[in-house]
Amino acid sequence: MSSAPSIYDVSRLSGVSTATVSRTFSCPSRVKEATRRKVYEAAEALNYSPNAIARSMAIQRTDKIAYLICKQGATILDEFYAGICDGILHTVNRTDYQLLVSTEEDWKLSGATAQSKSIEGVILGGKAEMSLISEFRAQGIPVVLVNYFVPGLELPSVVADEAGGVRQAMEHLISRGHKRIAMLAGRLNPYVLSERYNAFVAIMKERELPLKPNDVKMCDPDVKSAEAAARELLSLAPRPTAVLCANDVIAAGVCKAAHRLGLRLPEDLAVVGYDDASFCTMLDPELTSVHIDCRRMGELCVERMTELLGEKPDVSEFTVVPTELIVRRSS
Amino acid sequence: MSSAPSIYDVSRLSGVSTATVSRTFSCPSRVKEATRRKVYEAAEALNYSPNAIARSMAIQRTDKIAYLICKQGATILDEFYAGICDGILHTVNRTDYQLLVSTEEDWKLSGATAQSKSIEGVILGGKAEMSLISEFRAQGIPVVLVNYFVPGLELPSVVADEAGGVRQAMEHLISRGHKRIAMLAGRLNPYVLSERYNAFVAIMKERELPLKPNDVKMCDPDVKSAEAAARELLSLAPRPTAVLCANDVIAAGVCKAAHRLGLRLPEDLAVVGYDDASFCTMLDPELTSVHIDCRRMGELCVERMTELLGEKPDVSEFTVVPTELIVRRSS
DNA sequence: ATAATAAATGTAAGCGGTTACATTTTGACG
DNA sequence: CGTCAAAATGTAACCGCTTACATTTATTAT
Repeated sequence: MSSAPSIYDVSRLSGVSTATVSRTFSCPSRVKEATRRKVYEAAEALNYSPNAIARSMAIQRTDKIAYLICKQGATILDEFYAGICDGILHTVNRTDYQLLVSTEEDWKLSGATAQSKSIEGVILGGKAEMSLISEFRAQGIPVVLVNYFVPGLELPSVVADEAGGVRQAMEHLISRGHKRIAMLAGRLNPYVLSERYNAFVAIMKERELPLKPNDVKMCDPDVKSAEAAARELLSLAPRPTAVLCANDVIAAGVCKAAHRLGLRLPEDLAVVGYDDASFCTMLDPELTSVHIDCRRMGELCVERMTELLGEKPDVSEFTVVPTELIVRRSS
Repeated sequence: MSSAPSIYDVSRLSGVSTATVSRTFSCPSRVKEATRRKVYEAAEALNYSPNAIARSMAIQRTDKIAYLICKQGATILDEFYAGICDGILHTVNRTDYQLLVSTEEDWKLSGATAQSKSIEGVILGGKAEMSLISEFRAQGIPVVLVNYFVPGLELPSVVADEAGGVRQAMEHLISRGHKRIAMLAGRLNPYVLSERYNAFVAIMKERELPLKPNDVKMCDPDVKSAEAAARELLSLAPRPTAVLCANDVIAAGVCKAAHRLGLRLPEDLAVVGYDDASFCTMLDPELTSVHIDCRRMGELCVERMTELLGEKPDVSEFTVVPTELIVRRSS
């Protein structure tokens, strides 16, 4: 198979210069209707399609951005960051942008740099290391954070309305008559954790509900740790009648612990998760959870990035995506 | 910020020709030790790193491959295909290859072609449409299938040992004394479904266990459908004592149905899932499932692809990844 | 009709590497 | 030393596209 046809072949066949062919494809309005048609015909006949590499070379831009998942041990398998990735991919796939996906860990291990990967902007998902952020900034590479925020850094961040989500969950529980509400917090990334935790405490205070130090427990975000922590939480006297969990995995742990202790959901204990992971509907009873539109977050990341990459002088620092409480059987 | 230093800058600073600089980076053994050192020094001083775009342009290769998820409505959020993606990414990120991720749907909608995206090879995950496969082949683009196989097409396929997995599950159930074993099959992709189904039937026959037509039911692969189908399965008389499910989501549906019917797991009913999704440990009781090493499958896809892209004349058609039964409380 | 202006097209020089081929340097050997 | 092959390096064309600038063609005003 001979090599692909170039702009030169089209030029010859259509009888116009290469410049005109180029214009026909990159800026059709600048060539006369009749000429344009001739070019299209020739291109069609030759099955020509512009060579993106050569184009990048000529215009000195790659339109390539990266999405790095910055979470200890997490990969694209992490449902939350995969959701964001989905949004990014979906948006990027319908533009001329290209996306490089990796993890912070792989990125550093492979010694990659924005330059070596021809990257023009980077979206960092989760708690990125400061050194990484600084490196990109030093190289003049625009950075967008998602699901994370660093005060004072003036970096655009796309985040979910954490406080709002907690409020929705709490109001739901309170409206169901719960007064002794505990929280099982996990070691999420510092920004997200503090938002959720602070909102919880603030609302308890605001509603003048009793909150003792032991009513909030911390655990690792895996089922085992959550289950163990939940056991302690549920052996408090008087026992909490509802538990707000920092995420769904933790909530699953609470459900298991409750089951072991012979507590019925939601009669004896109401459980609310956070993130609305896909497995919420697989649990029995199905888990009430705060839904986060990850895909939307991903889309917004790309929007912010294109703004940064475009002429827009400065981009708003915060982009907040609303949450929605999905009420199911567990509460 | 001025533009990045080019090979020309390094050439001047180090006092050698651009050709030598180029060789120093792409084939160090071809330049004398002393010269090499000079070049490295100059490069270091200028903070030079080769421009990948220009290189691609010159050598007429992009080293870029694509991974298309070919499953109705599925995205990178589908845990199984995300697992494969993880393996691919991991492998690709530590080579000079680049990866483009998309779905079959997005790919077609955006009118992308291998040429327009500068793709040199494509990995198709799941049941790809024949038209898509043909298109790539017509363009001389190497194709690797994963989790799918088309007889007679002579395309390298990376698949899990489905029959083996079913056997592991069945032997486990049989060793636990089960004789009335039902199967709840879902509309998976045709290759995978038939492998799992045929293996199930074969083993039942082989062990001379009773199998009536109604003992195998088909359902859509979502919890709701599975739960409904499971209800029917569990109302058969005599009732099956074990159910082999085509995947974990279906298994979750079975667990819910059993629970509603007041059946205890595993005493009254044993349930075995397939794929070993992350939520298996979140269910209560935890779900026994056939583990598939998706990441390994992804790695193997890249290996096959590099072989195809390299000189290797013909690549083995089948690459089979072993499965492992993870026994948990549900059986 | 003619000049002035706008629109369309053409010419050719890059973009930053690679590499065939030419030239110079090196080193082994008679 | 001189010869000659091998090794190292240099020269310059090329990869396929864009675009500044030059030139031609069309349009409008006078």
